[in-house]
Amino acid sequence: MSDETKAPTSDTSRHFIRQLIADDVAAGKNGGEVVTRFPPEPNGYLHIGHAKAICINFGMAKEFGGRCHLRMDDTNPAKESDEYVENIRTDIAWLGFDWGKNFFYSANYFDRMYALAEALIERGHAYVCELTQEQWKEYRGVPISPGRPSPFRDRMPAENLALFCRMKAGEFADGTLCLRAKIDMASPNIHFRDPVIYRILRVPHYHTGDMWCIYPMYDFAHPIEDAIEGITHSLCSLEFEVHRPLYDWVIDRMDELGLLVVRNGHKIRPIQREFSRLNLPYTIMSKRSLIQLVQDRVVDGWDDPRMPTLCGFRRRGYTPAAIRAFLEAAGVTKFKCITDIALLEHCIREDLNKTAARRMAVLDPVKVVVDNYPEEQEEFFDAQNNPEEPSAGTHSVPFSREIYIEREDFMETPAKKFFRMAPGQEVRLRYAYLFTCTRVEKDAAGKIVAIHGNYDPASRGGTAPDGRKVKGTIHWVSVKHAKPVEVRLYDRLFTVPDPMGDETKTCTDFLNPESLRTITGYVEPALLEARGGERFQFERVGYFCADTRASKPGVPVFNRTVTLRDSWAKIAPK
RNA sequence: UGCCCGAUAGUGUAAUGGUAGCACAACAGACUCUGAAUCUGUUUGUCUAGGUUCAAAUCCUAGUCGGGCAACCA
Repeated sequence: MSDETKAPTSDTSRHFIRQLIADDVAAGKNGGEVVTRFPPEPNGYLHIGHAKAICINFGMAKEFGGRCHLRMDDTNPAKESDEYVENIRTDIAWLGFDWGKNFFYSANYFDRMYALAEALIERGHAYVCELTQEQWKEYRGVPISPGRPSPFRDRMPAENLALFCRMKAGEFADGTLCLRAKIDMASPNIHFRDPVIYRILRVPHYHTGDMWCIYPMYDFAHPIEDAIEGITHSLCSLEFEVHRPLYDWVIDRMDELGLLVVRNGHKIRPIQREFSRLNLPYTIMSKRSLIQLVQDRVVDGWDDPRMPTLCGFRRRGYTPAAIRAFLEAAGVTKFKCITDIALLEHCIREDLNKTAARRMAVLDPVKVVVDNYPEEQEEFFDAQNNPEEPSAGTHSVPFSREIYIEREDFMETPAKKFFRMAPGQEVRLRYAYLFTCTRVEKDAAGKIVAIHGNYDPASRGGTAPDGRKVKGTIHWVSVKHAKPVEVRLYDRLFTVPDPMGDETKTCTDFLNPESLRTITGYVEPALLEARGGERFQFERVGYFCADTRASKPGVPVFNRTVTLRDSWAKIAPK
């Protein structure tokens, strides 16, 4: 095992998980093998927070030449369904990760979990408890003082076995009996105070149907699943840290029973390690609240481009590479943090700058009449598809006497340092001609309805033969060739950084009314061929993606992924 | 109040007893047929107090602040 070749490169952070695994591999632990897992519960869609766990688990496995299992953690049938399973698979594959043949369900292991529970009972490590939940609450006690043992704690194994069997057979009502691990009622760690490991739940499971009416709890099921699959590193988020001793307890019991996997002569003893979740300002990551937004139709489904879900980011136009780069840049620690949205936006711009085709589109048009350009004439210019990537070639853009430009690219009385279009101020119409405004036409209200001016015929292509410098270059579309299309401008969904932070309110109290603005934009003809999912840079405006749902052949609808950086906006006078 | 975890520029993250770096953001400049991109530069940081040590962001002690834990959820 050469760790030289697997050492992280200088541009990836040597975060503590990466170091831990590198050390284990170097020490030859588990035969140097790395097997991780991503265990979503199929009760909702994956969001960018999950993407962090996905990138860590799949990423570490990939980096160290191992594998990562995808496992549906479906031990609570009340909330789970196949709809979610399929979407989870789609999103992870889209993110760029491959679980190969290692796709599992917790439900696959129900038999073995039951058998292990029986073995625990036989060895006096578990008992059937008849206390009600309310009673138990009192017995368990509070963290600052020890709990009291359940009156059923010392029941004989044979009796426990019989009761457990009858629980399985469906002889008892939901919530009446449960199986508890017998650990330590005095432990300062609440999770050690005889935790429930099986409960009675008469809910059909989306895969096992009504085969079971008892289901294992997460704390019992998870280590078993990891152990059975020979997981070496079980990497999860911080809230499971206090569960770790219990995780280890179950693994110890399995070890005693000789149930740990032996691979290439190495007994695989899974270890759990925890990292902090991803937090982003102005959004929410709570599955429950996300479901609420969908159900209340606050957003247009799970994949609404304002949602922090992976399908939402996808529809918005984000690339998997950008999301992976963002998560790598954000790092992995145990510190509860809030990562700046600017970093995410930086990552998507960086990716799209290299890959997105350039097109011209005017989103807030004002008409410009080129007075000295022949009425019926039209001509075509070659525009680069991507100046960052010359091999992307060119496309043809039509020009005529009347064009649209952005309203904000004109000032009748130009501000200081405004070097776009203004009376008497020469500008370049990108790829076309140099142009100088001579006068404006206004309506009764004083609003500019048209701008007039003349072009320099000798500047065809955008350069003057005399080499004179023109500071401003603006985009445009030919009125007669322009096509109106629907454009959706997205902004943050909430108006405050932490919409869940106020306990007296719900996140919907902070919805941003401006989070979606639908407008009509005028685009160059080449854009009409855009197919759903195709990404573009509208020059000088931003990155846009043809919506996968609303676009029809020849009639695209564009979603704004992110604006371009705009240093003029910062200095422009108000 | 008991236990667990954490604290490094505005934000996020490195430095593993030996020169506090990087990215994003901000600011300034260069360049530019995108006020984009690119390039150059600048500002800003080890929670506090003790201790160990030739040397502490790092080790120890105490404190402060923040987060988590008391579902038959995951």
